[in-house]
Amino acid sequence: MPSDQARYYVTTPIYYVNDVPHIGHAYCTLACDVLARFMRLDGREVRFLTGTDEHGQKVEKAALAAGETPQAFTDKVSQNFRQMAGVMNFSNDDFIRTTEPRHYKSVQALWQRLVDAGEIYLGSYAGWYSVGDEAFHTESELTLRDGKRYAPSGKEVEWVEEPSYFFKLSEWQDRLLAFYEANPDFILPETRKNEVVSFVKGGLKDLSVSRTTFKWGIPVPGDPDHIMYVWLDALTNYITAVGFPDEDCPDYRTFWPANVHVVGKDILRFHAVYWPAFLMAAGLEPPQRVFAHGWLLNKGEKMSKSLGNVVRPDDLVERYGLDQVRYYLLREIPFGADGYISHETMVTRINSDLANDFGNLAQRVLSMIHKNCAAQVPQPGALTAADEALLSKARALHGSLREEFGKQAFNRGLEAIWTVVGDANRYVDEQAPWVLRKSDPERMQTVLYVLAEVIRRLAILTQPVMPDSIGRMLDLLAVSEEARQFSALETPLVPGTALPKPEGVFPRFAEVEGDAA
RNA sequence: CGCGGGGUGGAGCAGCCCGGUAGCACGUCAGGCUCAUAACCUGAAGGUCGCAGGUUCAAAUCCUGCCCCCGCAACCA
Repeated sequence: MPSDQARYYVTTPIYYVNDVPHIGHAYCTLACDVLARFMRLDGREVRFLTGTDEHGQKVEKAALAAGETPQAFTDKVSQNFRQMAGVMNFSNDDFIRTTEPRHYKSVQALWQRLVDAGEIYLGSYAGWYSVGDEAFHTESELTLRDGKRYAPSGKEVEWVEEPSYFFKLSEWQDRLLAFYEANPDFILPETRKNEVVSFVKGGLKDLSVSRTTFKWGIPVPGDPDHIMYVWLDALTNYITAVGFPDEDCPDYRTFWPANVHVVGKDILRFHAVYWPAFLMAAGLEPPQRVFAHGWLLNKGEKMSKSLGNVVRPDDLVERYGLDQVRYYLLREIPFGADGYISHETMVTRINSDLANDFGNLAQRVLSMIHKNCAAQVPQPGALTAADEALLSKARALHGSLREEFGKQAFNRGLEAIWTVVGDANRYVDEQAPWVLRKSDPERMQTVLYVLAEVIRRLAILTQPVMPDSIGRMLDLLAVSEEARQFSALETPLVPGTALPKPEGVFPRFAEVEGDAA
């Protein structure tokens, strides 16, 4: 499907600006960050977008409650999400806000395209509306008590009828199904795809795409009493950021359609049904993929404000370390599935995978080189079958990672890397360079060279997940900045290159008294 | 008949779509090594793969029925 392998456009959802950033937001953006970093290192031109969704009645109310204008309010709170990007070391190229002029222009242009195409009509929306919930409810959801109707939340509903513009979603059912059929990887993981397909097969109703009950949003062109439906507004951010409505601009031509929209499973329907329908109706290309990830469960419970068990990214980073958290989240949980996070599993990953396996591998090898090879990259002799076997496993990783990361299977990719880490540790024991030091120093040099090479490759490929720590590991191998691109994987270490004194990159996590929780 | 996810050695998972020696890592026990971050390597114990039927030469894997757990109001990735 992708006609060019040279570019990569990845997006996070735009986060609702009212929310306090929590680990779930960070998790989603982290996945995108790793994809972006991986693709950049792999030589592709990357655009990585995140941002905030700032319109809607709730924001309007929150601003009012804070005694501020909605604009001033969102200017302030959108900073929370920018700060999260800093804390988590995210490498987004752009940060879009739906209140920006470029976005107004884009959304109104998209609307006009839909109107011109005859996809939008004016009708009226009627139903039971709960002011407290800000939502319409179907008759079947309501309970009747004392002659009054109540929403599932217990709030009273009233019959509301208002004019509204509608998008002819009902006419897109067959074309959407045909699109899913023709693009089997459009929705991942597969179980989510099945859900969406069965939803669409169940029939689609026209979608109300404007509201007249509040003002904080993007007005409908030519009918400013109507504010656009927040999802039409929000989804459009993905094309705004690459220059829409100027379809001829370099950004748009290069980056649209996006390679992947990463979203939470709760908003999959908007991205996998409404969004491609809007785009196709406007004569634009739909994105290539929507990937729905799962929830992080705090010790088995859903995180929520009301339960008070929301985990803040800053807290985790402070306690365990940034790269440790980045690694843990992507290694521990298959992306796409719900997963538990806990102190115990975090410590296990940090100590077993990072400190004992990878960190210690680097440390034991680099220490031997430092002490026995005059702190220089050793000079290899002829390679044995065992040497070649290990090296070829390391060489195969680039391809494996392209495949696994290409389908957002981060845990699989990391698993593949750690398999080679294990192979390398076994190789150290089998070759016993500490014995060779006395019996066959030249062979020892070869063994240590092979190991240094393998570590170099492992490190280069692990950069997207743990940029800082792995950067330090590459410093220890004296690998220059340019030589950290994947294109330099086949450029081996140069014997005789001076190496700095090694120091541990991944410290063990020491349990502090009373800190277990 | 509401929907979805799940039940695999001690906690956690993979395998199930494309049936054919039950795998991973953690923990435990024993041994080895001593280069290294009390790390590394080897071996062992430990599972009737929720239950009951069915299909098959063969089922964790396909089919049927049943049991149990979790989520499905809202904030929210």
